Amino acid sequence: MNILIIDDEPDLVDHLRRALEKRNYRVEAAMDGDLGLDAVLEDRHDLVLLDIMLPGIDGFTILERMRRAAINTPVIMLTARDDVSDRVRGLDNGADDYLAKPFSLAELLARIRAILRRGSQRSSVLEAGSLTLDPAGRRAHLGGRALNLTSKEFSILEFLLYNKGSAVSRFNLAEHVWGDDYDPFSMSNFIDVHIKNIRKKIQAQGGGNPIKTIRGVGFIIE
Amino acid sequence: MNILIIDDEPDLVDHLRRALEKRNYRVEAAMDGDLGLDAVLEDRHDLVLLDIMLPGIDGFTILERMRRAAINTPVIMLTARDDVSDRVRGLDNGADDYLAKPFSLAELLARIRAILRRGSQRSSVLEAGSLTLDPAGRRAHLGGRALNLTSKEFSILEFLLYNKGSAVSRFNLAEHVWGDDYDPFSMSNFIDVHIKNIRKKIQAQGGGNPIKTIRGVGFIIE
DNA sequence: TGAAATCTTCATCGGATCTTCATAATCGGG
DNA sequence: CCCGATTATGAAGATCCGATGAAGATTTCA
Repeated sequence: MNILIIDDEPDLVDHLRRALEKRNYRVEAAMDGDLGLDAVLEDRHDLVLLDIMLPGIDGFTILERMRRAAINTPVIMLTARDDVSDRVRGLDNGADDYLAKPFSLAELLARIRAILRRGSQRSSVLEAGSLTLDPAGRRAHLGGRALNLTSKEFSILEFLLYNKGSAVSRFNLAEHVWGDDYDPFSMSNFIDVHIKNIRKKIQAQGGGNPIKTIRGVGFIIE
Repeated sequence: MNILIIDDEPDLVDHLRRALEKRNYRVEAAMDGDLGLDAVLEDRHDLVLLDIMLPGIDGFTILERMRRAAINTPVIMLTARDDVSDRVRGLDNGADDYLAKPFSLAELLARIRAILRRGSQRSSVLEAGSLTLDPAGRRAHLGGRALNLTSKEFSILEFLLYNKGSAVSRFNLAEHVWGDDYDPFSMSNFIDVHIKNIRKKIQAQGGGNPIKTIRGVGFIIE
């Protein structure tokens, strides 16, 4: 899961980053409103923690513009002011939750979980044909028999299945599986290699080839 | 297993703490509603004993807010009032059980066991294959024969069995077995060492290796 | 208190996994 | 039907991660 923090207090950001990364979220941070807006418009985060008072564009404006751009990423607003009118304005503009500073880390974590869970209310098991992924157990099955996938392979398949029916670009895949560690200028074809290995394992168990290539775009599972 | 007690009567809390720790539960206590809410929102307990009448935020509110934050930890409500409407309100808000004070320790223990085992199955013991753990007696058996586990080993196995079928991360395991004492920045591999020792004991009795490693994730028992 | 049991730390090993790279196969537009 | 671009593949190295033995620290219990 990718979380974007837009806040200009270095201490808070550091603190949050450490706490969240410890819990296996991927964290990105923008320290002012303009960078924040840019980041948000890239639309590749699963949650945004948004401060209201920011240098540059303020939090409300970011929220409005992102909703206008049809970006539906959940947003938790953070603010130093415990002001009801702010709260109303934030929620009216499409924030999903609201926390007044100072807030406890525990409460923030709880709300993050609540929001991320809300989005993933789909059935806990992902499937396509005879292929089955259990994200909780990180186990894959192909028609009953266990399919032995490595961690990256699992993550890739998981993301493809999660987006079942729509094409997924290499770039997108890399962002979600590798997060910040991904170098977008990398010329190497490691994703293709992983895809090849996944296909090989699936085919070795007579599963055909559920992963279709879409030339010039990426991959898709129907 | 971590139990959180939210109650403002020092005598009762002391009494419970001693009784529960003797039975190898880890106990944390919060003496008022606000501290209680903070603690509950950290979401690292396996059961909450929650008094209704509290200084600060009352028990019902704590229950509501924790459920709203999607924290599904089982809750046993405690109250001095033997009032049916309280009982209904508590259960409606997602409490799992209810005890009117004064209650007998034996009854509380029984309900705690009932609730903790509810998650996985019905019988009073945790099991996987020929492996059997009795949380009440803290005894383990492997195909009839006793399996001699140390306290930490037992707790680890217990937690793995409690989450049977799901991968359990080292972080998670540490939180639940070591509770507050766990340093999340520790680089040492003591969990792996315990796992190794558990495996060795199980294998010495011909129990195979029920604990699978999921590389990059953690461990799992099916 | 002292010995035994238990828990934690540490260094090292080996294999699984990931990435890189060179080359072959395939596709689609002209 | 050909050419350039894109994708597939095998193999080799690099890196990462878990397993392990042993030793030191701590706790337990007689």
